[in-house]
Amino acid sequence: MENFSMPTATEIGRVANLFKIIGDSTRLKLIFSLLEKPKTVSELCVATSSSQSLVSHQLKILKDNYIVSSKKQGNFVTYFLIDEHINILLNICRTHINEKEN
Amino acid sequence: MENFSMPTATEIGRVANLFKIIGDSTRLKLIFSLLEKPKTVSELCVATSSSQSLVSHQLKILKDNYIVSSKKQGNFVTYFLIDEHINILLNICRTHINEKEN
DNA sequence: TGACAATATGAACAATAATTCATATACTAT
DNA sequence: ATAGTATATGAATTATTGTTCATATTGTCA
Repeated sequence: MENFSMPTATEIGRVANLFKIIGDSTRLKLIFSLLEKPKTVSELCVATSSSQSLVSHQLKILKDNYIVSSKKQGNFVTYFLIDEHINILLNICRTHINEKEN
Repeated sequence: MENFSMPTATEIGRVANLFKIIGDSTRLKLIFSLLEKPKTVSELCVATSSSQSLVSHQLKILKDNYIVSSKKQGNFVTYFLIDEHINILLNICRTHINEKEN
């Protein structure tokens, strides 16, 4: 493998952490749902069939990790994905899965 | 977002699972180490500063999930990465991290 | 065959993370 | 101000996962 460099321990930790964040069904459902369009918390509850508390907790994790951001409008808080990287990651992952599993 | 389609529940589960596998420092160390070149279990123990048992356990998980494969030669078992997807995933992830954190 | 080296594995334990429950906060409208 | 709605959050609980320890397995070589 050309251009190989072993990442530092802290970088490995960060990469692991990011994947850990995405590696959970509840959070992935939220991400996929937001891929369609920005949504409020209550819309996300419906879209992912999860309780309001669970959704809020997990959105906080996604937000703390710079995957989503939010905008408050009156009583409602609309969440949206921050950038395209996540989408690219997901597509590659889906490709991988479709090649390797049945 | 154009061309959006919500994945099925089982596909979400699979994607989540794959990310979960990569989302662990011990396993990531193994993966990064194997990115350089194929290695035996004992070489991986040294490279990742982990115990033999731990390395074997985690290699099994990576193998069960089609991320690595192995080839036995006498007493030694050499592990290697199966494909390039993982590498691409890691690079995108590192980009993401370098943009969002300090 | 017996002793040794490399790897694998089951079971116990420790650590971490997900989910729920109860309640708090922030905002709207009457 | 009061009532009602949307969201957030702390603490408790449950579930999952990582790590260690002891031991089994497989192969080598004298």
